[in-house]
Amino acid sequence: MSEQAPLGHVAVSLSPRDRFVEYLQSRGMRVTQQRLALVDHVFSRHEHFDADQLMEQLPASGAEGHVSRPTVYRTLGEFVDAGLLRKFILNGRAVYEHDYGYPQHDHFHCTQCNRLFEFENEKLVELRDEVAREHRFRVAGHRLIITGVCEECSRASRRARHKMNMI
Amino acid sequence: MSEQAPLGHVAVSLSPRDRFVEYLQSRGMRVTQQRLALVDHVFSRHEHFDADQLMEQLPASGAEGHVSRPTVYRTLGEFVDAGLLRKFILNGRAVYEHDYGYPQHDHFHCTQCNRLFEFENEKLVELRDEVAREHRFRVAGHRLIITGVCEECSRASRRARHKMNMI
DNA sequence: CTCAGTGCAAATAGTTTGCACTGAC
DNA sequence: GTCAGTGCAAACTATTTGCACTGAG
Repeated sequence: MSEQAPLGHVAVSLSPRDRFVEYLQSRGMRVTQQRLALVDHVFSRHEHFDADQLMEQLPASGAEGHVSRPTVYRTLGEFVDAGLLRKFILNGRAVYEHDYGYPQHDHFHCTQCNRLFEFENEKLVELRDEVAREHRFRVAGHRLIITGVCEECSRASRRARHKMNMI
Repeated sequence: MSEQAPLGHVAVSLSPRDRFVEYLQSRGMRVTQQRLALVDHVFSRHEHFDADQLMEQLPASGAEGHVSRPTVYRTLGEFVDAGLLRKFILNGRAVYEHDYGYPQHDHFHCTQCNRLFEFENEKLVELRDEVAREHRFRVAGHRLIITGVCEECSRASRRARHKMNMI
């Protein structure tokens, strides 16, 4: 299993930037330098990130392309509304990942190394819809996080136990 | 579908209170009035609740059985460690529910009325384990929340649309 | 009698907001 | 030119912590 394993991507007609511009214009919102800088930056790399990590990666205060913290938060919310990003909470902080042009998937969360791993499973969605139908619940989406220990950490701790003669 | 639908319960040999006392003693932690008051209160009703709701339900400051806010937070954490409660985050705040003596289940979250509904599905756990096995991930547990609109809200909005002639 | 647990007040952390300025339209 | 968006500083909210006191063992 590899972290952030590429899952391929869904064919989309517009780049995230163009999609976002379209979204802004359709709502009479303005296409600002900050919004463009953020959409470009966020979609230049496919990783999970939180607001702090994003701030660190951005050009320093005063430099071209810098964006203030409040604007980062406001814009991340806009990305979520626009369907560009998915947000979820991990250890009490908001974590974001690409949604637009990216297939529906779920996550393993390794409690040892705290990394997130993506996986896709068709049957899961079918089962979800079946269960929802039985309960007459109209599904909009779902959030599944499987917690446990990833292969790597699993091996590491087995090795450690062996080395220490603890079995 | 009914909110907080009782799912029956798993046979357990000890009451939550006794289970908690056992947990405390096995770790050399003290059995205090506050901890007993909280375990009794929390397991006297089967509902989802957050720290604020719990504080409100507790006897007022000065009265018998009152517990301060920091202690409530500390003790809720102990309940989770002891396996008595499950904690999860909803709209940025911690929500708790009974875990001890209660079957594994998942949730529907209605985004309209903000209520939580429980459901049980055997096949879901099987599928989870199967997927984890494929990815060599050692499962400790999972968290699944299906978001959407519950039957009641669904009907209410259909009625409203009809009434307003908006199709 | 000792030290873990408690309550208080204050700190913390992530996020949000009010407001005056700026730049997109 | 107008008003939505921005940056700053300050507010906010849920939760956590330092510390002196209290009570469980």
